[in-house]
Amino acid sequence: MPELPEVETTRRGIEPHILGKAVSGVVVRQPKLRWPVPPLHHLNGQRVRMLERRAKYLLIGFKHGTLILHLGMSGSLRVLPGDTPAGKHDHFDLQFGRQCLRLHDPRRFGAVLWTNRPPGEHELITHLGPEPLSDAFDPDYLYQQAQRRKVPIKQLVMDGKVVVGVGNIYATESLFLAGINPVRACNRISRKRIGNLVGCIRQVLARAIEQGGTTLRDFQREDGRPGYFQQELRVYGREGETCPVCGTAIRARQIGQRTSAWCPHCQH
DNA sequence: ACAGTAACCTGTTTGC
DNA sequence: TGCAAACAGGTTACTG
Repeated sequence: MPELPEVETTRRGIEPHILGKAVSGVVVRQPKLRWPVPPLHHLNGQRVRMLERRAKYLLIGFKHGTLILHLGMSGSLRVLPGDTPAGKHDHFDLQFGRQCLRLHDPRRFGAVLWTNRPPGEHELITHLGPEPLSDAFDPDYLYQQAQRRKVPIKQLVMDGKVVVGVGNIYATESLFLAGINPVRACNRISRKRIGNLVGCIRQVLARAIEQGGTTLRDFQREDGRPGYFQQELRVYGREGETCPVCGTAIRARQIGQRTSAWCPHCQH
């Protein structure tokens, strides 16, 4: 589920509900997530000073450190009345007075971690590549990265050390928009086409954020509404259907363990 | 340094 | 209908 647009949608939805508010309780119902959830009772009484996103991580800043949240494959965060009964997969609550921020994650690939250091220095974050919507992600940068390797271009743009936040859905859609075959070796694509791809990734992500992300199955925004970008998916999940541009049947195959869909006529 | 694979978990869909 | 296999938005850890 949650790629960059879904995490950013969540961040924007949650921010007005928790920024400046003091934590009044922490509930860990299931500590076995991607990594064990650490003790967090020291958050009681602490105010939220900032809420940021880095890659697909949500960073909730307090005076003495930062709570790092990741939604994994199936996670979502909701702002709910504090007395809402918890379901089977509601693993973690941060209570703020009569409201609570609740993590729901059936597959438990998500994470709740704590760091006392600047979050950018955390092991999981310090080695990440640039944000795709920042100036650092530009044609020269991606072309340089592409020249160093020879993996399929789809694997390159999904590699968090190259650029963050681009998961299977948005990599698939960006490559369609750029007219590049996802299996093409990344070092055999012209500078011009790589530059175009940078613009396409930006455009797809920005539009998806506008639409509140993509809801395929269970992604929910903080208030329970779905995203709407799935209505604009051109090839992802459409194997066998016709290309919206040329009418050719859309194909799909595994690239680096992930299903990838593309139009064999439009993408080379 | 790089590339490929297995692993972490559960729910839903697909195929026999 | 029932059951097992395959598959799903992510990322790390291990192997060669």
